[in-house]
Amino acid sequence: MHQLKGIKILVVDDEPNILQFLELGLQNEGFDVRTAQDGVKAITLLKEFQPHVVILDVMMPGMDGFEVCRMLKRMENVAVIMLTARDEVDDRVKGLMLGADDYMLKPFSFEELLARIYARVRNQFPNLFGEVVVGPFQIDDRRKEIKFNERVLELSPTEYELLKLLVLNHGLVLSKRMILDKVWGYDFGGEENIVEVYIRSLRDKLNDKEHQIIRTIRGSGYRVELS
Amino acid sequence: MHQLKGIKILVVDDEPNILQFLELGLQNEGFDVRTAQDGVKAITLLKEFQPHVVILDVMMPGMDGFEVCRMLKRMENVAVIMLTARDEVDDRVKGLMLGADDYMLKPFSFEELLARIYARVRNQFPNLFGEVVVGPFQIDDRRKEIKFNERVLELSPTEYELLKLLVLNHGLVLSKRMILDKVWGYDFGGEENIVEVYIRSLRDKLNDKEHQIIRTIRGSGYRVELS
DNA sequence: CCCGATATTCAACAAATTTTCAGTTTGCCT
DNA sequence: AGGCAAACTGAAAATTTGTTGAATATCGGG
Repeated sequence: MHQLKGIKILVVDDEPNILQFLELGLQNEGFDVRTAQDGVKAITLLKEFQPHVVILDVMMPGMDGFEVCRMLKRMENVAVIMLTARDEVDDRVKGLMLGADDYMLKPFSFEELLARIYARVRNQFPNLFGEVVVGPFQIDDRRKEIKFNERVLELSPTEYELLKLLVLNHGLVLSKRMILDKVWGYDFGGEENIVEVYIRSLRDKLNDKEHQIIRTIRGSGYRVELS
Repeated sequence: MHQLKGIKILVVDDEPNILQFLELGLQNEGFDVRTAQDGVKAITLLKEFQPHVVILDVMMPGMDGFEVCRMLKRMENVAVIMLTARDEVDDRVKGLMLGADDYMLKPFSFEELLARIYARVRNQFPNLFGEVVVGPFQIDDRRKEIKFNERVLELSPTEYELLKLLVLNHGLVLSKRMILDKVWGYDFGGEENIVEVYIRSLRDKLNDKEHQIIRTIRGSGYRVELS
């Protein structure tokens, strides 16, 4: 009878015990949880599952936590919380922890972990707690809906992601390259033209014939302008 | 006093003394109590008896409490309260306890146990104290029944769980993956297609030809819309 | 052990979305 | 003004995703 929160958490640890314990606890708390036993699996799941938070053990065989953390942060916008045993903390480990958004020493209380997760999510994904209002736009990520002037826009998944990106970064010029990386993923093989195509369809749906809302900055990219 | 009719408790402990003591005490309190001496028996009874709360000793010969807890949580929606002797509490045990919904150190007072049971039941089965009404839906978990516009729907067990999940989380988009985890269990081996198949049968039974009640959010999942 | 109900799989189909492409327009520079 | 690269556009092609009907498997009660 758990109330879901729409927050996705990926737990990465090589110890099955801890993995399972965290999975059950967090699931019970209403999170959407997925687990991975090693770094490679974690990277795969990251793309597929798109978690908001990754909980990562520093000490793992093969690729260590630091390596994984570096890749995670490069690939997606995600909060990383690192775990390590208290007696493993030497200078090297301290260094590794710095790439993460937060870290905890084992053993820790479950409540503390929850507190940190919420802190991170609030910080990094404010739109997961109700809708974000930006000028005439209202973004509700839990409903996967964007309203423009009170009307719900009918958007395809890609259109949704693109408009969200543009609106949340209104005022900034976003290059086609950056848009491609953020919306299509850094490993997308196609041409930048696809961004233009999608921008057009967004303009259509926003009735933005004069390109007043989504402006073209020739040679640089696009920028949304709030009225 | 409390309306305890219908609250079923399973007590699992290898010590006959404690078992009997708890059985009598809880029965006297008005609960429907069943007991098991070991993990295997507990698992069997779980399916047959379908308790709301399981009280579980951590230290048991054979399958330990953690193992049992894991299986219980995987199989049914049930609150687990773990018991352990105060001097058995080392870090390992602490970890294990966290998979449970609550835990208590022995010796404990009977009143304390009762308090925790009530807390858990209220938390996890709010509809044991009257049905939950969400828009045109009425969910009665005791009867495993859902009414839609005053009419009882004829649902199979899986349909019931799925509709309950969707309705209780109306407004949120639930991904097929998450639905699979919550309704079929995280270890379900099959394809996501089965979710689609069940969604269809729910839409049939709700007469939701236009998919207005259970909406498809292409690429993301499903969402129920209350009218 | 058989029966009916339920659960699961499968493949064909439908529909929406994504991607590509080529021709056109636009803005900018000299 | 002319050249040129960048941006825009419409539409076809390719791909992905969801829907559906039906076949098959599995479960639980009698």
